[in-house]
Amino acid sequence: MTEPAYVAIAGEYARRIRHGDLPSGTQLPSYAEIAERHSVSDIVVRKALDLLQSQGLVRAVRRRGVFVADRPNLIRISPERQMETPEVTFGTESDGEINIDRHTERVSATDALAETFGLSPGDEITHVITRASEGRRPISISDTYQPLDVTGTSEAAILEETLTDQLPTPVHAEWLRVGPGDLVKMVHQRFLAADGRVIMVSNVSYPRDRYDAFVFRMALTES
Amino acid sequence: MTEPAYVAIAGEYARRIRHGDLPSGTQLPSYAEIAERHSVSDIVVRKALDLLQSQGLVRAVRRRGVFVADRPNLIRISPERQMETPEVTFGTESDGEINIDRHTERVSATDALAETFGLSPGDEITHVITRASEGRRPISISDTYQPLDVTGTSEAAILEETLTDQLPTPVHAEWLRVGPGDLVKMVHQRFLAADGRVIMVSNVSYPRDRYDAFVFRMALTES
DNA sequence: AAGTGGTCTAGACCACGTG
DNA sequence: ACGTGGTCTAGACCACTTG
Repeated sequence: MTEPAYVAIAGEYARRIRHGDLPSGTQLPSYAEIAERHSVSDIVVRKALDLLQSQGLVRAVRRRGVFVADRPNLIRISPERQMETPEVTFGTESDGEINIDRHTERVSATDALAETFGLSPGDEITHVITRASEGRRPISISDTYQPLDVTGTSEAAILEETLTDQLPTPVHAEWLRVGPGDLVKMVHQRFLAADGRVIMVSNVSYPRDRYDAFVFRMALTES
Repeated sequence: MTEPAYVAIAGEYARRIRHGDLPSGTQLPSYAEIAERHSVSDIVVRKALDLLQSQGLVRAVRRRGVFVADRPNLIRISPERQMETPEVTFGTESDGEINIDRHTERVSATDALAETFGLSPGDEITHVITRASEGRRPISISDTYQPLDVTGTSEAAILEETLTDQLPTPVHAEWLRVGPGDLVKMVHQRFLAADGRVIMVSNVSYPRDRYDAFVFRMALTES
């Protein structure tokens, strides 16, 4: 009934990080050193630090060490924010220069996309790839799909956002420069018209070491 | 530069699950069997399935096996939904009988809570613990804190929600019956008055096997 | 009794960054 | 040259569920 060693170790570091005892950027001892200090094998330490990584508290850098993460969060103002251009969205949350690259093409709809839009498989749709970076650091990459007869989201009445951790697509993984086996934060958006039709879907990937948590800020309506 | 074995195995199962090839509830082969099938050690298989678990695609049950997760999602309608009572919120998303248990007490504010509310450490505040279950299955547990001179959220003008994966507090872990080392989904809410004062904060924990993804659905305002 | 997932050990090699 | 994190192997014991 007692706590496994890796949970105890993870809990100890989690507490020290949240208490501010270990500030952002601090390097943790190496796996070998923590292992020796707690008299466990290094596998146990790895499992403990994996737990901290999946909470976004630390960040392991290959051949350098494990560091306490800085946690800028991602502020999403709903729903107004969703209609902004990426330039505006990122411009307000960063002081570095933001670079946005867009690439538009026509593709054949996959079965899933065709069903989403009420089209036939193979019908052509618009595919926009948007890459955002701050300086040389990638921030996000998104795939946006839309029927040819719709442009933008001006017809949209409802937005659904689903937040998940996912294995990135190869294209997303390459742009975000995440290692194999690293998960990314994915925001899946569906824009619906007033009649219920889906007029646009978008998958936006973010590296987890930049945005470990998502913050939704919303104005409350009078009841 | 080639993909590690555990990523390849995780990717294969992720694809088959998402394609519907492996429907919800399907039992996966045991670690030993997958290991043999892919000619790797069982540690590699564990790492692969850990990856799937952190994506919410599968759920390992001690001494039974690993199963494809059913993914009911949690629909949160923002912002209207936030003002509903838990009875209404859960009642609409389930057909089982929902049980809500509330416990109210006065406690001394910790340093962090005192600072949040603009009080002095040790000042008394209201603490409400809310436990929700469906039948005998726990759904959520929350800690809500509020200054004594405020009741409810009628003064609230803005709501901020932060979504994270966290190691649960011991009380939350016990109620949700999650094992040691299991993370929970935590929604941290801050209700702000029009003048910027924080009038209520709440930490709500959910087991990850019930809600692997969060869906925010919002009406778009005319621009 | 057999099989399951959970935990843990004690080794090993690799690629790469730092001193 | 050394230390780092990343990957992988081949064992082991435990507590429990299932047939």
